[in-house]
Amino acid sequence: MLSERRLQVLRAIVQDYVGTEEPVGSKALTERHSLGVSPATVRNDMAALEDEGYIAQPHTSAGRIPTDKGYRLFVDKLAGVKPMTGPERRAIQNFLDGAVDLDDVVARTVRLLAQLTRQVAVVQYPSLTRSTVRHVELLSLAPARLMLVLITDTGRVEQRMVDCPAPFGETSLADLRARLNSRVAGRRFADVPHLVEDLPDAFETEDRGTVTTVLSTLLETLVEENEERLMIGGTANLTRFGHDFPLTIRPVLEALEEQVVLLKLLGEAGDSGMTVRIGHENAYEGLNSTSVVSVGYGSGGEAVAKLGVVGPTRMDYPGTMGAVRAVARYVGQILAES
Amino acid sequence: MLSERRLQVLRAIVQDYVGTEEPVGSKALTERHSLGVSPATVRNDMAALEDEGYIAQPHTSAGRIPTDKGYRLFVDKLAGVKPMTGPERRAIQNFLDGAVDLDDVVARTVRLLAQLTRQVAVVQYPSLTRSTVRHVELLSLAPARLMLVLITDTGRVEQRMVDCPAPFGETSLADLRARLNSRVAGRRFADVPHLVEDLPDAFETEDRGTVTTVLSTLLETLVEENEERLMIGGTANLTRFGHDFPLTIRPVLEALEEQVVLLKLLGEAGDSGMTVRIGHENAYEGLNSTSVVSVGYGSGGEAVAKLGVVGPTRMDYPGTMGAVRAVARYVGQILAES
DNA sequence: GTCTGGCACTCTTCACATCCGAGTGCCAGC
DNA sequence: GCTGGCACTCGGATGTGAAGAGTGCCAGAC
Repeated sequence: MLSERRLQVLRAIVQDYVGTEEPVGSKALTERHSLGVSPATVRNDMAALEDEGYIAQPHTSAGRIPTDKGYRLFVDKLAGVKPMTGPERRAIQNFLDGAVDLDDVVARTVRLLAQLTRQVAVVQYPSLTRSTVRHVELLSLAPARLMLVLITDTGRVEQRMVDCPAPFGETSLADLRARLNSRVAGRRFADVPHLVEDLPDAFETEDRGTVTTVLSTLLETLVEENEERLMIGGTANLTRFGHDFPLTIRPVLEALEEQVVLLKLLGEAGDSGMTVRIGHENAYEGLNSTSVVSVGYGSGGEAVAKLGVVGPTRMDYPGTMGAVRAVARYVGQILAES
Repeated sequence: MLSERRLQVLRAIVQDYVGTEEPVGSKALTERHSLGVSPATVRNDMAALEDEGYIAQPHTSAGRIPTDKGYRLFVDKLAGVKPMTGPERRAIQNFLDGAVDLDDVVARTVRLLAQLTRQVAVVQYPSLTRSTVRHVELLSLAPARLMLVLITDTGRVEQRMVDCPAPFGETSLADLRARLNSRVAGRRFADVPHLVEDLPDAFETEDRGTVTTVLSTLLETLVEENEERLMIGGTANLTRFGHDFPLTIRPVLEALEEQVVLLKLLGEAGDSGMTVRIGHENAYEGLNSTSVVSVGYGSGGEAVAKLGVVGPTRMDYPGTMGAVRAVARYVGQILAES
């Protein structure tokens, strides 16, 4: 176990390195932080921290920089979440309050997060499966072509085309629409499958094919893979990444373009509370030099989706975590109001 | 007026520079292109081209690189559009044929363009105002809350919430829906405003407020600024930009995040045919070291939106133009089929 | 008039040598 | 267990020189 002072030294190293972006030496440390000991002592502590793998030297005659393990300890034990100031909180609220629909809420959230943290922001749309159904609508576009529209309590709207095996009359359509809504409106999407499974039985043989097709389209829409959407922003902040540019930034941009990767990334994060994944803790290789801070948000007590930021491992964790948490909280409020 | 040979020299310079990314000298030129004259002669020609502003020297003892003006001449007079090969064309078609809905078409198009050109691709969703109405739907979500859904012939779907000034009965709703559709279905969105202006007169006084609200929401949806959406992809290709990285790439990323900027950019491009904007020809300052190749696409003869790529001024213009044109053509076909 | 070979000149790039200083590790002493 | 002192290491900055690419210009050939 590391002594209290050594932890303080580690904390100081992380803070200084995050600030200056340069390896920090023993002398600079004692000057900038009142540790009450001399540089020589700090050197001993640093040697110990290095042995334990918390810090490393880029080359022999340089200062130390934290390793992923060092950041991990810092986040877990040495630093809290830095709360937003009053004015910041009001600014967040004002900005989000101006949103007119769900797309706008998500778009504004992305911008806001990117600005607050000066990093790349990722915001997932509220999950369908975790939302409740507000309304299901069926429109007839052509004799054998329908459009299915799903509306959730979080304001999300999905539409799908349905090609029917046989023409479907207006009365049958109205019937199906009414039956569908009476069964699923107000229910959770996750429960929809077994709520509708016997629905075809209520229809004439000639319509059953169409009803089945509609239902299977409805269920397809709920399949995880398809239904997850997200928005990213603040990619220009990647330019603040570091010195060895192209090599670092390229895989990150590639990862950000692969929605699948991002969704997996957010998905892996814990369901409740804030998750911080540092450097190599990220399964995806391209993100090995980045950290991901994510948290769930939702209209009620439960999370309906996640949001977060992607930045260099050398980031201001307390500040970033504070911003992410605050934004998630306000987005949840906005969704609950709408 | 420049002599034929000088134009050939310019063409050779552009081609070599695009290939090698390095200033090209007189000797290398004569070796790689059979111009039939000696390096000394080429030097004279180069001096003339430089006087006219078509090429420039980064520093005294280096080769020449084309200026924006040089690229302009190259594109206008010296090079054609390089057509896609048969296999390429088939690949494009196959890839786009797999799309299941409009979002998917646009997403696939972006990926495809980015891959083919190895640059950043930008694809605009089909414009509402230039499409025709397939269907207008009204859903009642709450006694005084409606949802308005617009469906276009290009497969685009837009929805808006409408808060009514007074409760609106189901019969009135059905009435409004029927009247709306009989008036606007199959018509161009641009004509919608005057097709519906007298609609409130057909309703009872108590419903008129709601009808008016619905109509104004409908018209708002058609306002240019709001209705334009676009998708971008291939930002990872920015890393192939050049050497002086952060400085060049940052403003480009910023521009790409500002949809307004991009829409303006595409909007400024000519309505018919392919447009190439080179370097400083782009009004937006951040894109002064990039070229934008764009073209309209549409399901019929007329363009419903635009797509294009953003890349370094030092790009393979014939190849890029060929890819952009081919993709636009096939997207048009896909839209026409659906 | 136009093209060509030759030549002196310029300027970047690279390798190599040098110097400086930050930072370290270790040790003896308190 | 902390401290000051000291020798050591190594990277970064700076300078020098040689190499090479490319130019501009000129005198002469066609």
